[in-house]
Order: sequence, then C-alpha cells, then structure tokens
Amino acid sequence: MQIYEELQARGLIAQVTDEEEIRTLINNGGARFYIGFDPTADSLHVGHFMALCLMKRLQMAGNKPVVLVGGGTGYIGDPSGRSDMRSMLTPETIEHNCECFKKQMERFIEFGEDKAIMVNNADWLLKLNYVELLREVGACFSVNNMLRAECYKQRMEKGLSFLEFNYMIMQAYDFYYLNNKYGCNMQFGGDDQWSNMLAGTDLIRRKNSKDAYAMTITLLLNSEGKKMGKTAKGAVWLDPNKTSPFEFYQYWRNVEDQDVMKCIRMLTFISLDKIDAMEKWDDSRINEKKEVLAYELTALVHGAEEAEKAKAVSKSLFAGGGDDANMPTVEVAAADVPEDGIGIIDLAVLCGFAPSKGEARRLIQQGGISVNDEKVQGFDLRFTAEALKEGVRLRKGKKVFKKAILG
RNA sequence: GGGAGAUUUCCCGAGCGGCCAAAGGGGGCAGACUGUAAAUCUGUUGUCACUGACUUCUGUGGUUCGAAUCCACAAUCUCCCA
Repeated sequence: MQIYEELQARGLIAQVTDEEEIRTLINNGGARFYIGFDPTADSLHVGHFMALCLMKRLQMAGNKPVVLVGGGTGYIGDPSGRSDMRSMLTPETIEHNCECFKKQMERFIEFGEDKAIMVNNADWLLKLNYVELLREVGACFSVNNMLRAECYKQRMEKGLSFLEFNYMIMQAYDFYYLNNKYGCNMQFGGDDQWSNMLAGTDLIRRKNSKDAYAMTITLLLNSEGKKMGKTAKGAVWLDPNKTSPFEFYQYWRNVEDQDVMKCIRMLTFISLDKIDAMEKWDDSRINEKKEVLAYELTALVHGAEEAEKAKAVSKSLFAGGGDDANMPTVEVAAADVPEDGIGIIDLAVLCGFAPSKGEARRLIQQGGISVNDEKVQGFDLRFTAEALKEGVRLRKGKKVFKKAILG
C-alpha cells in the first residue's frame, strides 16, 4: 500500500486540491511540502503532533518536509475558526515560543542536509515593505473572494480587524516564497487552514503560473464533534513539564469508547493490518484497546521508558494496592509542616487538588479525598513531618493521584 | 467626522438604590451507579480564621446612611449615519 492510500485508510485526509496529482506526487516522493506552526504557546500540543506525524509518514515515503515556524505570522494571529481576537503576543514571547517549538520538533523529525529543513517566516515577512507588497501581492487578491471565505464568516458578525484579515495574505505569501526559494510545491495543514492554503496555491498560480497543491488533515474530533486534545484546564501539551507523561497517558486511556479506534488509526504508527484486527476485538476488550492507544502515543511523544512507567503506575493505581514508586509526587517543604503536623486541607491545596482552601474543604465534605485508600471524614486529620517521610498516598476523586513526601 | 448602545463571577446571561456573593443555563469538580467509558440522578461551584467576616459586577472619581444598580470622565467593543 502506498502512502496516499495509507493516509486515506487512516482517515487523515480531509480535503485536497487535486487528488490525482497529489497521489502521484507523494507516492513517488516528489513532494517538497511545508506545514506551518504558529508559536502561540511555549509548547506543541496534540494538534501539532498530528501534523508532525503526517510529516514523518511523508518523509518516510521519500518526500521532503519543510517545517515553517510562524515567527512572522505570530505577530498577526490567525482568525480562522475563532470567535474572538487572539491576544497579541510580544516579540519576546514569540521568539521564546519558536525556540521551544524547535527543540520539541527535533525529537520527531530528522533535520539536516537533504532531509527536513526548518525555516522561520519572520526572516522574510518582517522585512516586507508595505507598498511593495501591496503592488506585488495585494493586486492578486480579490477582497470579494476573501470575504466569502468560510474562515471569516463567524467573524463578520462579531468584528474582524484589518490586522487579522491580512493573515491569509501572509500565509499565502509564505507558500509563494517557499515555492520560489525551495521549490516547495505542496502545503499541508489542519482543516481549518483550508482557505488560507488555497489563497497560497492561487497566488503561486498567478505569480509563477505553476501549480501547487494543498491538502488538509482531518481535525481530530471526538464523538460529540469537539476538538480532542483539550481538557478543561487547557491543551494536552507535549512538553513533559506542562503535561506529565502520566497525565498524557491518562488522557488517552480515558477517551470515550467510540473514539478509541479512530484515534489509534489516526495517531499511531501501528500497521493497518493490526488495526483492522483490533477492530474485530470483542467489546469486552475495550479497555485493552485504550491501553494500546495510551501506550503507543506516550511512547511516541515521551519515549518507551516513560510509557512503560506511566502504564505501570496506572495499572497499580487502578488495580488497587501497592506500587507507588512512580506515582506523581509532591514534595512538601519541611518549613510548611508545623510542630503538630500539616492539616489535610493545606495538604490538598499543596497537591494541587484544589486551588483554594475553600474548595479543598468542600471536596472533603463531599467525600472526594482519600488518604492511603481511605476516605477522609473530617478536617482535623494532620500529618507530621515524621509521617510524611514515608510518603502519603492521596487521591482526589477516582483518578487523580499524588504522593506527598517530605522534600 | 456625527449619533446610539454595550461591558456582571470560567462562558452565556438575569439583575428593583437596601432582602446581592448576585437568578437561570452551560462548563467544571465531587458523590451514587459503572469498565479509569458513556448515559442518568444528587450535591457543589468568590476568598478566608467557614453558622461569621472579607473582596467582587471594565477603570477612576462622585451622589447617597447605603450603589452591580444613579452621575461624570476614561478604556474597549458593537451598531447606525457620513
């Protein structure tokens, strides 16, 4: 099976500009493609991860990736699919975020001569001269068409600033620039980027009278149609300091039944044959599937060792009982523990179970906190420094564990 | 350039000068039931020294015994006319 067919079978392809052309191009390793990442945060998240995996798959099929970090477009902010304006990032933040992105990506993609290259659009976008740009590129865009673009629809009601309106032009210019400089003939991106990407192929057609192609990746949605990779607290990050391998593992371990196979198909590198076999598994093995998903992804992002750990910890925690060696821990400073011991409320806050004491109190009232597998009944439970030396196993609700230990 | 209106707790959204820490919904968190799933039901959702006190309703001043509610100015946004 060739790469295009595989991508299709995995359900990764959402839209393409020209199916036949693209199929031949990437199946023969003839694509020099780029994917852009805007540095809106200091870590990549699951959405980026999908794009990186796609890059990797295409790279393995002999195509050449160009990673574009949006150091320039980050100054503008993509309005696509957003109901309100992005907050403006300072140049320092943008730069910092770009650096973080680079480091993380190096784990997934091989960079170097004749392999993948990384570019930053700040290098050319920030130097642009306004009037020149208007003459050179602006003439090629029809405002009428732009206004019709789906990605602006939402914003037509609520207001769209001229700054953001220009995002599309910047992205189109990127593609045009890369086409000239590196012979980049294809762009990939999330499905919400479709209009922006088309603007790029259009521009290349007009300026260079060449064909360029665009393909979008299906957005990872759960059965309710919401974007996956988000929790109430925010995104699921790839940076272990922002989302620990254990939390990462747990996120995937907890996906809804209906979404497991879709995630395995789209996100892992497990062969399609195996996936098809898994699909036939009995329903009673649903939890086994989830474990596979969680393990595979954690291994991809954090390495096999971390994945093993996360798996072991989860197993022991949920199967009940003993092994807490790898449980996420919180160090309690000796200074925080008074003579007669630290109270359970303070300890709960310290563990991050609750942001305030009031909430910790409420949790305990409602029976949401356990210590060493026993439900906490009152507020007067205290732990002395002595007791904390051993480590105390705390649990909030069903699946949030922390071991508190004197640090 | 001129005019009208909006700004409420995580989000949407109600809110009479005192009975407003502020209705209702969504979301979150917890409990029950389960499979670390979904659905359902229940409780809860500003902070703290928690039967009480304290700080909130874009910001700053003012009127008043008392202001989320009235006034002035500022900021931001929306809409209408040019």
